[in-house]
Amino acid sequence: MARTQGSHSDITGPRVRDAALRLFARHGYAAVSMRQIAAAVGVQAGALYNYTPDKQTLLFDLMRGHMEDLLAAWDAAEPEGDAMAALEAFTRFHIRFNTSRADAVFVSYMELRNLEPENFAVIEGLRREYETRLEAVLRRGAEAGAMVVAEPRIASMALIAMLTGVNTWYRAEGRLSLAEVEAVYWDMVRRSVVG
Amino acid sequence: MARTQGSHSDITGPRVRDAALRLFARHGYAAVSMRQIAAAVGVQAGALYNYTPDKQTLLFDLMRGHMEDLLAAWDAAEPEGDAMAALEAFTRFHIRFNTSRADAVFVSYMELRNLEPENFAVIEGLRREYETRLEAVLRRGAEAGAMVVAEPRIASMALIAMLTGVNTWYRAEGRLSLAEVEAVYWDMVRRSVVG
DNA sequence: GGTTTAACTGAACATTCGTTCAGATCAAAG
DNA sequence: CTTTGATCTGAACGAATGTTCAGTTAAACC
Repeated sequence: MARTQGSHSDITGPRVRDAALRLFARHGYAAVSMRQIAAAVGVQAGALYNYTPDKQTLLFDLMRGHMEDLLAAWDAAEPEGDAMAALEAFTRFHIRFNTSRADAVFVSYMELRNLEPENFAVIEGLRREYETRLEAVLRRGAEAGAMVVAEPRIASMALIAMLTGVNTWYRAEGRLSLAEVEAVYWDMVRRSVVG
Repeated sequence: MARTQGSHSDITGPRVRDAALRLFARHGYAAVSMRQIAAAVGVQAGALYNYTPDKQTLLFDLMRGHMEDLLAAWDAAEPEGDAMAALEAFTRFHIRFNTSRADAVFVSYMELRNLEPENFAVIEGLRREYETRLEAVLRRGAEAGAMVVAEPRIASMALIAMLTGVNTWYRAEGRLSLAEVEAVYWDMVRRSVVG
């Protein structure tokens, strides 16, 4: 048998997270066993516990990591300038970021109900933070008279839901390029907030 | 012990489906056991098999029933007249129908990956039919010059995603009435398709 | 080259799973 | 009152679950 033991912590750790994310996205947290994850990595189930205290924490860490990445990426990408430019940037950023991490987006939305209450509260808080980022843009646009937004909070949730929907049908090899998809959605987003 | 046996088929049947739908929505198909469903109904697990051949079919029947109800309800509700009126009707119908059946909507979207391939194909087909109904309205509006819709198929998916998002935050006891929610969303939908 | 130790194996633990089925029960039919 | 048949119980089946841990392996260190 090939060498299967030794020091691989820095290699195996990411592979555990990658395999768990892929399997959770495909089959759902509850339907995936620790043995399946281990098999995908190429180790026995017991070895996973060198990398996570338990299955729940593995899920939670994946979701928190994704949400924190999302917030950090937007904070780094948000442009200076007027609200309309920020809204376009948000639209394109959200589509690009989410399609590039489809599994993490899927898991972070679908597995909320499998989080223990305190873990759920953390992820929910991060999600609300993200919504608040967009809400701030809409409020700024409304105050400047560049946008018409009767309910900024609801509008932010509505737009995010619309944009996240891209993930349900977009395929890299499909008819439209990502840039074209961005353009189609930006068209709809822009129109939905102008008088 | 109270009477627990006898002829209750027409009573127990719906109760099994109701309990299963509620539990599937709350905890997920894979995380809910037949014993939990049975306990919610007040019978032993074995009794469930008088009402479904297996757990998978129970899930599938719930999802198919919901999707068929959805299509039938829209076909009954779609107004004659111009495309813009049809779009407003669709917007209000979708919000009203979906918020009134939140559990079924949730399950029909979240549990797709737990369907066996042939069952998945059926539900996916019904979903596409529903999208096609809206797409037809958008095409009609574009042809009549009343709407600007560059990609009717994508626009229909985008609008449905936006409208279905209401379910994630709407509560009957919340600040806005359903009629007010409808108005907010119709405002955004209308603007998103006019030049 | 011998020692240390992180990484992993393989077996075991108590639970729980979906499903089956012989037998008990009771409303309805004769 | 007796019979019938749908409905449900309660126990059982093998398989799978998350997690633990004593022991094995091999890379890294002195």
